[in-house]
Amino acid sequence: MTDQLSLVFAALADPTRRAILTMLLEDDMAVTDVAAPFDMSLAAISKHLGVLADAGLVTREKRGRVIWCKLDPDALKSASVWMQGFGQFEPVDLDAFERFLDDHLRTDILDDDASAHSPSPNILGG
Amino acid sequence: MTDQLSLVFAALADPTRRAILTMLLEDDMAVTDVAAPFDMSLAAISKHLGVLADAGLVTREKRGRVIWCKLDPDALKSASVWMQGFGQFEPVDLDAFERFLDDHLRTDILDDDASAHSPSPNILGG
DNA sequence: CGAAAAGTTAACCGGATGGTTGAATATGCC
DNA sequence: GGCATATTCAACCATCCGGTTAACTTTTCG
Repeated sequence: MTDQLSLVFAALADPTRRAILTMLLEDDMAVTDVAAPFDMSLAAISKHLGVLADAGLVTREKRGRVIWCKLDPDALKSASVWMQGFGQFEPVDLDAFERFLDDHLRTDILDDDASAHSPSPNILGG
Repeated sequence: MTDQLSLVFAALADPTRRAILTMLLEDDMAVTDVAAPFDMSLAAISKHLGVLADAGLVTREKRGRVIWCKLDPDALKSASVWMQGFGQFEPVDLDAFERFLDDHLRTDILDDDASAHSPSPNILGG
């Protein structure tokens, strides 16, 4: 199941991961803070974030000993585009989408300009 | 993973199933005909159709010894609504959606004039 | 330095998934 | 009746998934 679209839908097929995405819509968050509201181990959340990152829905950036998680628009766009292509029932305005996300993703937590459009996931030292 | 939305996304997370949905967009089809283009057993396709049906994306209706598969709008709508609620980036026009599907799904099983209003071909996921 | 904090990784477990083959159940047809 | 067609069901298998706990790395700080 290597194709990106399948990864995206599979990532969305879990309520915990959808909740994480919703949380990240508010703000970039550290892994520990992402995990806080959930009744499961930090390791489990770390795995969920890995799934989201593999799908391209989230990127992680290490700063000090904290890893900051942020939404990445690209993958969601691909799912959106598929839905559009499928049913033609969603008049997706991709420009509006970009604008919305730029608006939402412009955060003060990571004010590096490198975060502007770095599609590279897995910056984790590995 | 009982919630409907998870079932829908999980169902969409497979290229074979997305291809099936795309095929069904053209026309209602018998299980055997759905299976024809795929290089896998009929039983496997039957299972896929079961997954799609559990997700509410497809309904099956027996007529004689043939089971006709057709798209069902409701589940897709739920996924669409979630995306809308999530990102607010898709101005989903549900009425247009309904109209589109009514148009597409109104084809009586043996009524083949759905080609009148040609929908643009769409991208197979995967 | 040494301990605490932030995350990942590894090993493990039970249950779901995606596929197979073969038998079973309806239904249609001669 | 009897056979072919259409489809599911059942058993089985390998793999993946979501969770756990324990160990490990990296970074911060007294």
